Amino acid sequence: MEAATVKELYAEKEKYLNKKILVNGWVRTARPSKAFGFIELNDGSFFSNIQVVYDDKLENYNEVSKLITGSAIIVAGQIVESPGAKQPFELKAESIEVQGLSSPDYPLQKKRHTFEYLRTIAHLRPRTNTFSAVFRIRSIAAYAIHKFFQENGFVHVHTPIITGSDAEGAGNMFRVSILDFDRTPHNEKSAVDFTKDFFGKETNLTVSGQLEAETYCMAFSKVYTFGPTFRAENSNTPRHAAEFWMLEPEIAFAGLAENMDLAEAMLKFIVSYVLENTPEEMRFLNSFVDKSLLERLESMVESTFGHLTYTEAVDILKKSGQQFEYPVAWGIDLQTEHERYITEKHFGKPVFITDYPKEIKAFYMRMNDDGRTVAAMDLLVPGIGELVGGSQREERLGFLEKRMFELGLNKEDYWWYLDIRKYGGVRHAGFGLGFERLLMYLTGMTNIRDVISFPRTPKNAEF
RNA sequence: UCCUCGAUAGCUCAACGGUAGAGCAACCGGCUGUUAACCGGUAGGCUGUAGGUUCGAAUCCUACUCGGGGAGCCA
Repeated sequence: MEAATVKELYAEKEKYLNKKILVNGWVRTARPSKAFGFIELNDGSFFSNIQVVYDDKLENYNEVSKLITGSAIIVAGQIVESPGAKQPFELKAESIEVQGLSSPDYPLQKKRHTFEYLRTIAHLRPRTNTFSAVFRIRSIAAYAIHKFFQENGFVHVHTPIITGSDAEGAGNMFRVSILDFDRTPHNEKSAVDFTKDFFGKETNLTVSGQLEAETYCMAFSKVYTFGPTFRAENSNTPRHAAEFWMLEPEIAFAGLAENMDLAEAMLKFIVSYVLENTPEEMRFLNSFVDKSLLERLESMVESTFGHLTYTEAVDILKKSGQQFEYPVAWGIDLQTEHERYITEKHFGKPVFITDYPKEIKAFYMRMNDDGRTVAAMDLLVPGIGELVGGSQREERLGFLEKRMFELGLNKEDYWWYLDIRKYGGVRHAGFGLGFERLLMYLTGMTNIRDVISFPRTPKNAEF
């Protein structure tokens, strides 16, 4: 007998109707009665379940009617039209083989659980509707990212996870070491002697692949890196994790305008691709997680992103008549409340803010002609805040060295980064996108711990 | 890290300082088309941890741990 996935059954109902097939899956719910029963079966291929109908003609009817949620079974039977209103067809079982019994203490029940509870059983939560939807969308969105860049001539660079440069000060880092913590070797200055460590120097988990990606950009013109990133910040918020995935494209012979166009085109592509390829998941999330999700995503694809400079943003905020907790003045970093006002209240759509004061931005951003702002851009989106942060990079060796000196960075530590300015350096730009932030935007989930399979946050590394 | 709220049965929640309860899940039974099925029954607890106040603490106080929300840092 031919096996079919639930996805295939829904995709080609006519082909399978009245045919005999095998379906594997896990019991989502069971509704037994005296001489017959129903099982909602999910095989993971598709968001929806298939309803299995069985009766006491089954050899192992007693065993089947006692099946507990979570059990794994193989059903052989016929696909028939369903008299029930909630499904177009159902599987009339001729035999049900029990592959793996569940247990009475199975933690997932036939009711809604809180996301907080489901986090404590992160190994089981992908079996729930919400997490099934979220993690299939995560997979599809990652694919959409690769598809977009590959089809636009970008080269995917795998930048290192263990890094020897304490790059760009993008937050505290996780040290990578094989030294014995109880007996660390010390040098003559009684500091820890990292020459005795595995790499012969201090190494850490990467906080960004950008600097390495820039070097490949100077060879391939258009590159992107997409992988795990680590920040040892004691951030206890629904938007931060210690381990998260970041996408960082980098384009040569291009400036800030091309950079923003790229970000806008990429985001619209990803959103469209997800809407097109996960309609069942999106419908579910729209009804149970965020009722404005579909409307927001669809209008984002249709919209033209707004553009304004930091200076203009400060003006808008000052003239807004709003009472902000943090008063607005040129030179301050925009606070969450400011960003939300701009993107949600003033524009009501995604908006790029450009040309920030150099003091609040990183050393590698290109100095503007005014000498006080840099060619940076942040993309703010309603509901999430900052989704993308990027800049045109400082390609002029003299400017870059001067800026590093002002910030007390050691030139020798960045010799290879400076080299690419020396040998055919050219204007280039790029941005970073927190993949989980994007997923929160795509799914309506409001906690980053619920869009990454096994979240790593302060005091939490279970699983 | 700061502010704030919370922690009671497997889950979701009740309980005036005076014997700890319900719904769901589990288990047992009933039910011939269910849709988080339905109906009846059984069992299930050192009230997050450690102290304190009190004749008496789930309830009041302190500390800690963990979790939610907000802020900072940031993606």
